[in-house]
This record gives sequence, C-alpha cells and structure tokens, in this order.
Amino acid sequence: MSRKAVMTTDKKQAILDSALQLFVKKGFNATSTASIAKAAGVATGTLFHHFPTKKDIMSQLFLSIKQEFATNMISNTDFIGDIEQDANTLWQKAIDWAIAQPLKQLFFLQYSMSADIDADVRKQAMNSILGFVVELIEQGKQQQIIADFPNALLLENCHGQYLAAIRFFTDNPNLGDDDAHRNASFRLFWQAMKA
Amino acid sequence: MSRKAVMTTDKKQAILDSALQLFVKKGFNATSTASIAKAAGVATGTLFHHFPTKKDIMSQLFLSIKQEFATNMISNTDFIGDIEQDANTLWQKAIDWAIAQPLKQLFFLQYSMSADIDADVRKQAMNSILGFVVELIEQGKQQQIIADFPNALLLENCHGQYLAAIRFFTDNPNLGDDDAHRNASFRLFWQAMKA
DNA sequence: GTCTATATGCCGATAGAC
DNA sequence: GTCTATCGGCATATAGAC
Repeated sequence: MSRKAVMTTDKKQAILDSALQLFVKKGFNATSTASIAKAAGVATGTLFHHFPTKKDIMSQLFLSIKQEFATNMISNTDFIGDIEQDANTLWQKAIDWAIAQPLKQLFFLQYSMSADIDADVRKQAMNSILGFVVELIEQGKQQQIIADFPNALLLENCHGQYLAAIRFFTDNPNLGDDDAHRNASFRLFWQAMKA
Repeated sequence: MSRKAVMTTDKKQAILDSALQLFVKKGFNATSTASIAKAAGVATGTLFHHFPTKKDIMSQLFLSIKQEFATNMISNTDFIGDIEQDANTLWQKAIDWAIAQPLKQLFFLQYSMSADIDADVRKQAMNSILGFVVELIEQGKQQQIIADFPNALLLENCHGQYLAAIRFFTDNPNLGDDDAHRNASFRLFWQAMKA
C-alpha cells in the first residue's frame, strides 16, 4: 500500500524480467542487449555491469526459472505415499504452474532443447533441480508400480510428455481448466509410466 | 564409379547441406551466411541468388527434412491391419531413420520448437507432412484400440514422446540397437496411446 | 548462375565520469 | 552501481562484371 513499498532499485531483476519477455517474443539472437536495457529502464553499461555477456543473461534466466518451478513443485505438496496419486498431484501442479506463468511456459517450450543455452547449464538444471522426479521414479520402481525401464529413458519420457502437454495447453488456452483434457493428459502420462 | 558421376553443379543443394551441418553445430544465429557459403564452396552472391534471406534457407531446410522423414515413413511399409503392430513397425522405422541420420535427428531436437522457424512453416509441416500420423490415430480410435482422448492432445503427445526417444538414443548412441531399450521406448509410447 | 567487392547498419562490449 | 558516449567488428544483403 505505501508509496515506497519495496521500491525495486533492483535493476538486475528488471533486466532478467525484460530479457524473459523479449527472448520469448523475439528469440535470443533477435533480441539486442540494447533493447533489453531499454525495456528494463537501465543503461547498457548497467546491463553489462550485472552480466558479463549476453549469454550470461540467458543462463541465469534459465536456471532461475527452472529453480522457481522446482521449488513450487516440492513446497506445500502433501505426499500420501500412493505413487499414482502423488504423481497425479505433481502433474496437475506442474500444469497449473505452466498455465499461471504463460511467459515461463513459452520459455520452457522454446529453450528446453535450444542451442542458445549451453549444454552444461541444461545438464545442471536436469540433475540438481529436477532431482525430485528421479526420486519419485526410483521409489515407484521399487514398489513395482512404475515400469521397469531404464531410468534415463523414463526421465527423458517424463520431460517429453510434460512439454507436449504444456504445448497443447498453450495452443488451446481455453482448455486449461477443462477437467476432461487435464485428466486425459495425466492418463496419457501415467499409462506410459506405470508397470 | 565414373569420374564425372552426377557432377553436382547443384550449388543450391550444397548450400542446404552445409547449412544443416552448421545450424546443428553452432546454432542458427551463430552461423553466418558467409560461413555457409564458404563451407558449401560457393560465393555469398550465389547463396543470396538461391535464397532471398537467411531465414529462407532455414525454412526450406526444415520442410525438406520433414518431407524426407515422412516419405521414408510411408514408403515400403507393409500395413497388416493390426494397429498395435503397425504402430510398432512405424515407431521402429522412425527410430531407425533418426539413428541413420544423426545430423537430421539433432536438427529435429534443436529446431522442432524453436523460434528460429516461423510458426506457419512449422504448422505446414505438422498438417500436410505428418498427416499419416493423424490417420493412424483416427483409425485406432474407431477400432477402440487407441484411447479416446482429444486428437490434438494425442498428436502432440506422439510428437513429444518421439522427441524424447530420439533425445535418449542421441545421448546413448550405443543403445541404438539394443532390443531391450528399443522395445522399452515403444512400450512407453504404446501404453500411453492404447485404450 | 556464379563470382568479387563492398556498403552500411547494427550489435556486443568498454571507458570513464559521477 | 549507474550513467553517457562510443568503438571496432561483423553480418546480411547488394551491385555489377563475367
């Protein structure tokens, strides 16, 4: 309420916010550092004070969004011990998050497999940030509820089906809270994974 | 055998071939038109004689590879009428193709959802070229062998699971002819799709 | 169709005052 | 930390001879 509020002198965050919008809208290489700085309301000198190179903006953006996604997924989630039901809870939460964050959803779709992001950065995100998925898979396999396929294949499949689902809900935004479609998307996923 | 052979005076194709290699290796924007021309052994003037802009190179490349994939999929394929078995035949053929064409496989992974390719070009590829997938899905649904989920969702899921599979076999090239992994990848796909 | 030569504009990044 | 001013380079695309 107060006029001062948190008074974001946080130019660095403003740069990341603007970069997200422009990278999604125009693509990485079609976005000049000058345009990012302008949209963020800072000077180019300031931009390069916070980020050594343009690629560093992208790397930090990618990691911070993945981290935000993972944090959202594991916080306030009640695991009841039933793998299928827990998987459903997580799946719906992941879809919810994507729908609530259309810009970040588009960012995932565009850059999850792009060469604009260094391979080691993508690897870091997969290993350290998406670790909770690996754990769930292993737990399910021990209980013989998830199919006994190689872990790497299962993980890649999870990722691919999630991207397919959010691609669908991106292209059909009105179906985002249609129960039939949401349940279908989970069934598609779960039927693939289950033993 | 003969020294003259087909004597490729076909500079246009040489440009597309070089572009494929460079786009996969360095990314679209990190690849200069000058480097494409040099790798193809032609002058930049020649390049711009055949392609009005750099983006046109990408568009033509994308469409020609998708077309090549589709043509390969439907030619010399014996459909026996059993949906599951026909789906397996196509799936294995798709994996085979990807493994035999590592460059084009990487191209798919990198650019299938990239902003470097115009949306209408991607749409054109999906609709006209991948039409045989839609037909198979509809046929399977009529026979109640494929799950009665919305077509667009099923199609997107097919695409996503295929990309996941070739991503896996790209990262684990030694498993490309391991029957266990290949069958697992089809089971993962079919379990998702089946009624 | 293919080449050589070139323009011209924009981009990432730096210097240095405040 | 933030700004203004600016550089050097490179990339796309063109002009015009052959």
